[in-house]
Amino acid sequence: METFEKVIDSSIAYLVGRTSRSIIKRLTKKFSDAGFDVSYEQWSILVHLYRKDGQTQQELSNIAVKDKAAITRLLNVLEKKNIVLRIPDRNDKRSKLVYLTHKAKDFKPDLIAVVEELLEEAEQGIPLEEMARCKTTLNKIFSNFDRLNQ
Amino acid sequence: METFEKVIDSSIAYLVGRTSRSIIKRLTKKFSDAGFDVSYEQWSILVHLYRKDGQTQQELSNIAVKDKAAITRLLNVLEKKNIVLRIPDRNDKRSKLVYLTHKAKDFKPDLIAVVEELLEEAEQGIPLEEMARCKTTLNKIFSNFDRLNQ
DNA sequence: AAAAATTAGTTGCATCGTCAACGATTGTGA
DNA sequence: TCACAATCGTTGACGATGCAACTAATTTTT
Repeated sequence: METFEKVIDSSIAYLVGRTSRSIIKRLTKKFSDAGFDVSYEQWSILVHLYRKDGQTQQELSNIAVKDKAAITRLLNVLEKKNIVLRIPDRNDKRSKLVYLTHKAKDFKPDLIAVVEELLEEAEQGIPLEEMARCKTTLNKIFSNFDRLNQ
Repeated sequence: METFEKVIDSSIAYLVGRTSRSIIKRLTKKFSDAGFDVSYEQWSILVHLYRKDGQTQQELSNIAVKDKAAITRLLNVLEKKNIVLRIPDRNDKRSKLVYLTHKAKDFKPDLIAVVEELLEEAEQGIPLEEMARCKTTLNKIFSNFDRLNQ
């Protein structure tokens, strides 16, 4: 194989990167079309709160695999939009617990519906088993780098 | 499967996203450790120029799947670092042709070596055929969204 | 040929990402 | 207990992103 094919077109880094960007672009548009003023990144925090409300910023940082500074700024935006609240933790004054507002809880099913639609779009023409295999491999790749990134 | 597993942990969007970020983080560190003042994003332009020198910004925008404004700014940085040159196209005064400097050509093999190293790290513990399958699936997913993103 | 549409690149704006430094708080070992 | 280390969240600095509006140049229509 020619060098450039190896390091570009058929490189896993390139393929993962452009697929990721295409997903983000699509979800951004779908949220916007559905009338939600929520970005992909904001959703990536929201969804963890939908699953478990009242987490610390540190927990959100770990689970979303993002820098805690990025979390701070995302939450600033979400708080301004009246989607989350930050409540100081009584047991540990360093921490803040992040809670969803009523507004956020109200549109939860609608947001999830949009994401489920997106996931169906992703799977067009791809057998379930093939997709499952791909996810398994992606997890392995992530683990490889996650270990090295420590 | 429970809703949140479906839309988070095991969602292709989530897996692709975090894998992409882990790759970027790792490559950033490897370039830096190897003494190169080149970011992942700058590399993503450079590599296309290594393959074919003298492309227009529009061509780079298409091939790198990035907004042309992003290309303008990446090139500003690369030009300041004396890594590329922009030459107005004689045949079409709207266009500029982007060329590599000698400096850029000099460290080409070293940059490529770092990326090849990264790709090997990615593949640890993953059979070649499994990786090939994953790439095929990623290409299908990208195509699905690329079509929808038109 | 003149008007209208398209294309290439730049810029302003808002958002997002990491890293490093910082203050406040909490945990720990001598 | 008390000094030192670790943790939580914020901020500043710096790069990068997408969208929309804009200028200049080229192509297409009429």
